Amino acid sequence: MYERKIKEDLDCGIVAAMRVFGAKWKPCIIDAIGRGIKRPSELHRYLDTTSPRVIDMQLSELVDFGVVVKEVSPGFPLNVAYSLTPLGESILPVISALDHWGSRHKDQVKVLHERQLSRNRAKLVAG
Amino acid sequence: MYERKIKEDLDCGIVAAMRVFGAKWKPCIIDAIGRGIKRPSELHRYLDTTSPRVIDMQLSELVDFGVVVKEVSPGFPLNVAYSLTPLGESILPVISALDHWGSRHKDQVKVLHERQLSRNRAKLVAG
DNA sequence: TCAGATACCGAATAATTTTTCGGTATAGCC
DNA sequence: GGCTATACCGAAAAATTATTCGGTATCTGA
Repeated sequence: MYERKIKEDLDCGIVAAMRVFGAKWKPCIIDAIGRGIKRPSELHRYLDTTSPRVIDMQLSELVDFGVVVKEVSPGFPLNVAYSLTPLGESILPVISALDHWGSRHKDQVKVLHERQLSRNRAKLVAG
Repeated sequence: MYERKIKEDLDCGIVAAMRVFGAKWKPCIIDAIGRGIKRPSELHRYLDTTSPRVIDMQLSELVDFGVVVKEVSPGFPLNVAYSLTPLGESILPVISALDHWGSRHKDQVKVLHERQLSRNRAKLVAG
């Protein structure tokens, strides 16, 4: 929850899209909900490399942006579930494109990632 | 140029893709180069809501990741041009998907963006 | 030689995002 | 009442990313 000091050009489609689901974990959260993982505790377990707090925060931002809706059923234990709105559903193909690209190139990405790390380490030592 | 302290799960396609072109301006830069805007000074002018320094830095990261290549032609004035590699070309459809989604929904995004800003302002006043 | 254009880069700072930590609340079960 | 599970939230800290500022270097034509 921060108020941006820097204006973004939301007339640019790319910028607008990144504004809605360009955060570190938002695509993963939307993807997970799209796969039927809907309860907060399930999401916390499913995205176990992410702190639960971020998931909660980003979920509430996604609610603000009309990407997901929160439904509370009376029951035990407290039963909360998030679902995609039509707007959220419309993002799925885009995330799917991201996912396919990443899956297709992940080996290359891993190598280049390591290479960049070494380069930075070398720079740090040299500097 | 920072060494990440937090590991990312690059086996997740989404995470891998975001690693390569998930930064604030990278999709715009890749898109611009794809549209034929290739020289640094042109890019600086084209992406005029972005500081030239970020463009330079992100360009060099894109070079590191094999997304673009830098070509220097002897000539005047110093003639540098960046082009997409095959890997870079393969990202274009994904960015295009982002762009289409954003263009289709940008009016809604603008409204929701403003609404979120007001909400945050109200929170700040209340808190 | 000097101005002007191009292309960079380093370092400090500012802005933003992510994480950690610890707290609240509700409900059921023993 | 103590214990567990679920679901949150605030505030501070840490990590990351973006921006500003000022510098270097090359070339060319005036």
